[in-house]
Amino acid sequence: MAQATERLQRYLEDELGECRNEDVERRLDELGTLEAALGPAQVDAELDVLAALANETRYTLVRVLVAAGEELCVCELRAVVDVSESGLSHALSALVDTGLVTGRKNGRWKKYQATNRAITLVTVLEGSVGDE
Amino acid sequence: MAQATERLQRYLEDELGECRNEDVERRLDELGTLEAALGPAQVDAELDVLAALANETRYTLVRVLVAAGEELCVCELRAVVDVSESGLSHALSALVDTGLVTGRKNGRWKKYQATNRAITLVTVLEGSVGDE
DNA sequence: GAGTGAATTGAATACAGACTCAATTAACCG
DNA sequence: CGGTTAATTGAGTCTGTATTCAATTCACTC
Repeated sequence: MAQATERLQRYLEDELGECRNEDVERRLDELGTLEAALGPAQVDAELDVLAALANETRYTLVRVLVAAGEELCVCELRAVVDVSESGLSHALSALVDTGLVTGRKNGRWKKYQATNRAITLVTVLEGSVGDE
Repeated sequence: MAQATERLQRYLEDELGECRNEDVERRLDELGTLEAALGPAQVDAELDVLAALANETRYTLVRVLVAAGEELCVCELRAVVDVSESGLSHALSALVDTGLVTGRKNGRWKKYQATNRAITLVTVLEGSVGDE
């Protein structure tokens, strides 16, 4: 880390013309503030959601459920992804854990539905990715 | 897959009261349409973006760059993440590849800046995750 | 209650990717 | 130019995770 702050000092010298130790301190502080703006718990939660979506099987399930706009049975979802019954169940479980879908048992069938969180994220992703 | 369509048939029988082979066919078609609504290339691009964000190092970099609202030098970013110089470079490279940041060389320093795509996604994520 | 089908759980495996080390490129300075 | 510093690239390693198989739970039906 000593190496790193020396480089930062040289950089600030280049930028500001001159640079005292306290200038380096101040810049490190500012950077720390940017990084800590959100609580660590919030960031962890966001990373969990991203990790849940960043998988072809799970993202396909979420997209289909959002597009359907209604709850779908596990046996229907089986038709849209190419994994085993067990793999499908694991995937849905991860999505429930991250609040992207909800599950409801109906007799011996189980139905899943996209949450508002999923709808928002999929909509924004579709809008934001692809247009240069 | 034969197993799976049999189950779907039984499910549709339960739901509709009766169910002929063509009802199963139709439902499979509808599900296929939902899944294929976006082109596969678009979906792949979205998954690439999600994969790029779903990592503590890279997500931290993006969040800091978005919060900063201006370009930051690699030597400054070095202070906010806990990886080697090389790891930082790999991370930034992945973010450039997915259009989340842009890089600009300035003398012997290199500066990175968040793109609109990154701003949108981080903003929505912060707003959508955490509020129950 | 025994049998059947829907779905989940846990353990084991196999694959992807995050990180580091070493070497390299590129820009500046004397 | 030779030396120094900033940053990147590529290869290798090691951890984490996606998937499957086998066993289990739960809910109906006869």
